[in-house]
Amino acid sequence: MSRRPTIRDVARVAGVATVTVSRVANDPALVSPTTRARVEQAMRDLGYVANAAARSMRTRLSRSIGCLVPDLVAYPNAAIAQAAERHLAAAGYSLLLTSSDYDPAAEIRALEALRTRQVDGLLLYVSDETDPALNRALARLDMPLLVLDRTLAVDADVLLSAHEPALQEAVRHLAGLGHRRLAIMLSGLRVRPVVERRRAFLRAVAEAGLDALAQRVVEVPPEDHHRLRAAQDLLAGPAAPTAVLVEGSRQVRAVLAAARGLDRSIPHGLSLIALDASDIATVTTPELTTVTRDYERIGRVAAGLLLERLAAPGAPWRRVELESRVELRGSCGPVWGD
Amino acid sequence: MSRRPTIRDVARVAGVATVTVSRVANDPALVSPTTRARVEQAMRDLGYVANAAARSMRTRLSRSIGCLVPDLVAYPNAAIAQAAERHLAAAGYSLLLTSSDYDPAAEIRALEALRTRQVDGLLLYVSDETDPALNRALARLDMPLLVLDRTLAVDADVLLSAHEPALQEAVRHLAGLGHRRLAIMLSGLRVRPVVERRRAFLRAVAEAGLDALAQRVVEVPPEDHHRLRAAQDLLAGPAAPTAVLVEGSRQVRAVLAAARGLDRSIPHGLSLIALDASDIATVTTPELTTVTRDYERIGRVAAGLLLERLAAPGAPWRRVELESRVELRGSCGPVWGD
DNA sequence: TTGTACGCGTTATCAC
DNA sequence: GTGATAACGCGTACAA
Repeated sequence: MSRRPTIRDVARVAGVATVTVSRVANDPALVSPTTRARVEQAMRDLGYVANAAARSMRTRLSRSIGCLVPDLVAYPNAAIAQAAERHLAAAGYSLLLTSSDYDPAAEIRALEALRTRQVDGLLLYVSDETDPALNRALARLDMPLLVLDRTLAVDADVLLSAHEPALQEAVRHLAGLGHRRLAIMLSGLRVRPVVERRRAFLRAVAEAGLDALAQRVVEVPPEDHHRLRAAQDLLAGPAAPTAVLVEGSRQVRAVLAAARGLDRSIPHGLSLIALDASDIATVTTPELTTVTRDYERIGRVAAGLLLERLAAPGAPWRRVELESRVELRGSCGPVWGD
Repeated sequence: MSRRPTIRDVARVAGVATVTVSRVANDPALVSPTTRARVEQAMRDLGYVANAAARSMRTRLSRSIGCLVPDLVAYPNAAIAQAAERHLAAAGYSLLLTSSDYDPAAEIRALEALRTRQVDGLLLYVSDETDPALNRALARLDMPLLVLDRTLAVDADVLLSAHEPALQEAVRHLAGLGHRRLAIMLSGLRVRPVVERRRAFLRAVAEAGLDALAQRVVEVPPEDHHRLRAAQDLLAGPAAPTAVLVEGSRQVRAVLAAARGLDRSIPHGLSLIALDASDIATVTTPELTTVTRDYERIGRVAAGLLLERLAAPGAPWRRVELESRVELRGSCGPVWGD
């Protein structure tokens, strides 16, 4: 593996100055067609590619974006990250992707690494809004940030999902089917979607005139053995809810397993609405009514907002909200007996 | 946003030469404890982080790895990429992730971008082994490559999955249940897993003594509207297979939908084995018998092999094979009537 | 143990 | 339209 050809090698072969080669690469209009052709030929002959490190040193721009997600395997995160990557790549940016496994300490380490790497901006999907050390690290950051569906005390553009309207619609749907005892199972993460959904649920059950004492909010730690146990605890007993809203396909799996174990068939013995679980919604029997979002669009818009910010650093902060929607399928039915 | 502090700023504040700061960052043992403490204090005070571009320019090493996957949303790919990222991050490497949407032209563009960015190595999961332009681009690459389950004519370390034994076991399982007409639905991609699985299937049905003319191999283009149609075509008619092996959870979805439409219940009217579809295997009714792999391990081992290669550029090429296994669940049953 | 001097490959600036 | 020159921030050879 010999040394890569540099801009100087190209210049020598083409019989021009290095600056001319640079211009051919960056602003071809400034170079006459004939010399441009000569330079391009030399580039091809040598297999020249510019050295991004040197370029970045000169311009103080790396043309790369860092992205921090808690878990790439979760379908919504993967879809968002992939869409963002596509959009950024089309604009000439590379994506440095890190996944933290829901560990704020890992996120702090990742932020450090991304800072070292001089990323031009950050797509931030942090796993804990309340972690003090993480918040301190974020405050020190001093680069364009795009915050994804989180409530953070930083100056940044923010892309949110509107969780309340669709959740309210979902609760009304269940109330309309006669359900009087509802529950919502949320991840135990301290992040905006959980906060919003909890509040929306409580508001919606109140508006539907349901007895507040009969409604339950359960928060489940992300470890798998907690999931099943929490689902079993919730669904057992005479005062168990007749309908549940469940966040995330991992927890939905646990609820399906618990319902099977307790002989509560869906939808006759239990109505189920899945939040953000479209990866499995059409493959269960019955299929799952869900509250879902256009993840591909979220990724695209997030990347677009960040790119706009890079182009206009002084513009006022933006706060964009994208809708959620209810998709009716077969997992909800009228309440039985009681 | 003012200029980031440089090594010189730190040196000035600490009252030492820049080279001493550099040593504190890279080889602290070379510096006396007292000056080291002074330098570290100055680093903290200024919020100094090294500039990776400048470092990379000096050392010709970027401490970053490129990764090329066809589709991040597919569960196996996401799991592999995430595991690789974790492993690389622990070793101080960042991951530049690109997803190509199964488009070799996009992969060529991504390779160009990653070359410009001076990645130290590449995790290669290409979408078409036979594309001439892509093969030419790969041949020009001249950096450590780790090839994931592909047959490519490049000098590189290779991490493969053993597809044949588990597929053979799966076919024997079906034959043992009395099935005499089998089919395998594969993606239309020109990649090693498809080649291996096709061959393994044909060999296994021959060994099981099944009539070769009654066995079918179907290759489905990746577009969703083809998937359902292909499944319907396969499952309709009197000579339709009584058992199918189906690659990938997207195609499994299509087969489930087609089977429902044709009133072929699983497993009584159709036995089904899913290849690489563990994301939905335990959520269907009945649950799916699968041929699966340890994706997390694949990502970890791939990253490890690449790191070893970076540490020992002259070592002989390695070719590692990881097992697949059959997981028996409820989607296969004895053949009915006939 | 610490410091001086230089160059990595590129682009900005200014001159022609 | 083209070129000469300096500078970006860091690590390394060598010197003290």
